[in-house]
Amino acid sequence: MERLSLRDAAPVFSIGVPAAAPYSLERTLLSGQCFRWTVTPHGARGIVAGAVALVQQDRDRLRIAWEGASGSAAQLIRHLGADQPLAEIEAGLARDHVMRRLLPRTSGTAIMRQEPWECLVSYVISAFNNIPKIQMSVRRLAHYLGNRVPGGSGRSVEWAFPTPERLADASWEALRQCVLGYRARYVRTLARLVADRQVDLDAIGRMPAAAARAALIELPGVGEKVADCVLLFGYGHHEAFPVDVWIQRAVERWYFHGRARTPREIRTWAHERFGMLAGHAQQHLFAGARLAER
DNA sequence: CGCCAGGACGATG
DNA sequence: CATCGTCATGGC
Repeated sequence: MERLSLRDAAPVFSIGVPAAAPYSLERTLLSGQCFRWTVTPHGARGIVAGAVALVQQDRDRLRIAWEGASGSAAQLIRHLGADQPLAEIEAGLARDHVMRRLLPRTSGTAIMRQEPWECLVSYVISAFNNIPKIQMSVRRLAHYLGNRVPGGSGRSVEWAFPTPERLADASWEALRQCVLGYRARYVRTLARLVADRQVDLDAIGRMPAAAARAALIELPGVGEKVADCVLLFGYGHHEAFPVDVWIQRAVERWYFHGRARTPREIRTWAHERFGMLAGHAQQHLFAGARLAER
């Protein structure tokens, strides 16, 4: 009984850490860049550095509660992109007429700084897939192959993302239950490369963007688009501009009068037009394209 | 029940 | 280098 009451006890939130306006926790987490956070009326719930974090936002503050082991607030803020000067960034973007039109509905969306390994595997899984199923696969990977996070209260998120070692040794049957489809081969090969230290994700993180991009593209299941996602969401290279079908359609429609452009043309164009803000521009275009679809 | 999906990959022009 | 067919599987 006592254990139960502890489990069900209301989470104790910190007083709050500042999140500079116009940061929006909800828009950031629902923008499609992460696959394992859950947003509920009570707040957001996710795992950062092996600990379960509950986060609420009221106005310009983020209130944080940890379940079980407590992590670092600074690390969480960085993970959530709440340390970015969004006012300045969006002011820069607003010089663009399309951005001006999108921002009223997308303002506050920051770029997360996810853990590279989970980010890499997630986006390898994303190829030729749909978002609900990507979420399912990533969550099942954690559920079936990840270590249980100490102190989890028995809700949806309480397993850490599996380590490369664990994924490298996973049986085909375990991987099959994660409905990876033909991508299972990529994921396991990737896991073996990292586990065997033939690939060093930390070292890639210390490279300049162009070199890191080239190193990522060498990996199985990683093309230009996935590499750009990992650069942007995992390594903090905010000039990266992943071009998926949504971005391609949006850019062709809103900037090129509906004329066809190749993904590579669009990427070059975005770098010239938005420079170091390209990644942020991509977030608003992606959100705008999906909002327009409903 | 068919269509489709945050692309990557290998094979052809 | 541009184009094209293929790919596992579950949402919708």
